[in-house]
Amino acid sequence: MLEPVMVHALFTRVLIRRPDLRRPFPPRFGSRLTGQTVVALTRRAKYLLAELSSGDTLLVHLGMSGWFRLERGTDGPGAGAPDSARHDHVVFEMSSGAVVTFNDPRRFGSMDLVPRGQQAAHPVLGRLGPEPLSEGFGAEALAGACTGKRTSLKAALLDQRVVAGLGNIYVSEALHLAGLLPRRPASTIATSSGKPRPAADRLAAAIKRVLTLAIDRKESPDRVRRFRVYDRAMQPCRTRGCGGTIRRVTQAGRSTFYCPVCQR
DNA sequence: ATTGAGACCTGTCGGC
DNA sequence: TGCCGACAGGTCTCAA
Repeated sequence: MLEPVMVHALFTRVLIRRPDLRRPFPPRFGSRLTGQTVVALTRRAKYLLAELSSGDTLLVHLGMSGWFRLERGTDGPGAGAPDSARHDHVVFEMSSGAVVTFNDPRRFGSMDLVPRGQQAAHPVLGRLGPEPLSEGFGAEALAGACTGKRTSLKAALLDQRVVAGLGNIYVSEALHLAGLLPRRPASTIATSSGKPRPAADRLAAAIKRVLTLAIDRKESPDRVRRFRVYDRAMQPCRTRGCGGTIRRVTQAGRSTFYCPVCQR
């Protein structure tokens, strides 16, 4: 949706309506964007990347509540709900005539500018693990990343260096589909005698399946969320013939949901 | 170095 | 009806 109005267009004006989001904006943020053409728009993990003609890359994280609103010039800001304009933090006016507004009530989002050629050195970007739906991610990569890890499977999957892009909800979902307990040490699925264990196979496959389903669902007309375990404490497990009851525990300050019967 | 807990922020929800 | 505290999420910082 942003691609048609941003790629090959340039920033004619950038309005920054507060000093920061989750973090301060980079120095001279607006002036470094203004006049630059967007060469390409891509995604890496939970980040949106806009490659600029200057060689810099605009890095955007939507956090929890961030989103872009697209308007076609003329109709001024805040058209519609006057209430939400309160959280319009950044406005991009593009040469295509589009006005792209970043709105984020909780301000967990962030924006940064990565200089030309510095991506690999970026403290976050440079250390991200493989994309879960890519060829580069599978049982082998997962088992390898878990080797020697003393932490839990839950924490390991949440670690963006192990696999990039999983959040709290889909970690619970994937572990349930794979039949693995969240508290189980990550090292128990690690590579053993040169080969990944069966558990790593199941978990890698489960991650791919859960994400694919989530994407399909987002694109389908009925947007019914139907989680396997997330937010289903005290409700029956949906695994065929299981009969277990979903439990909720806290790990690393985050809720984890699992079935004590079919997850080992 | 690795790991875990706390902080950040605000809309929503349950309880009184 | 209205108020208030608890809670949710993804990093990042700090400390063990």
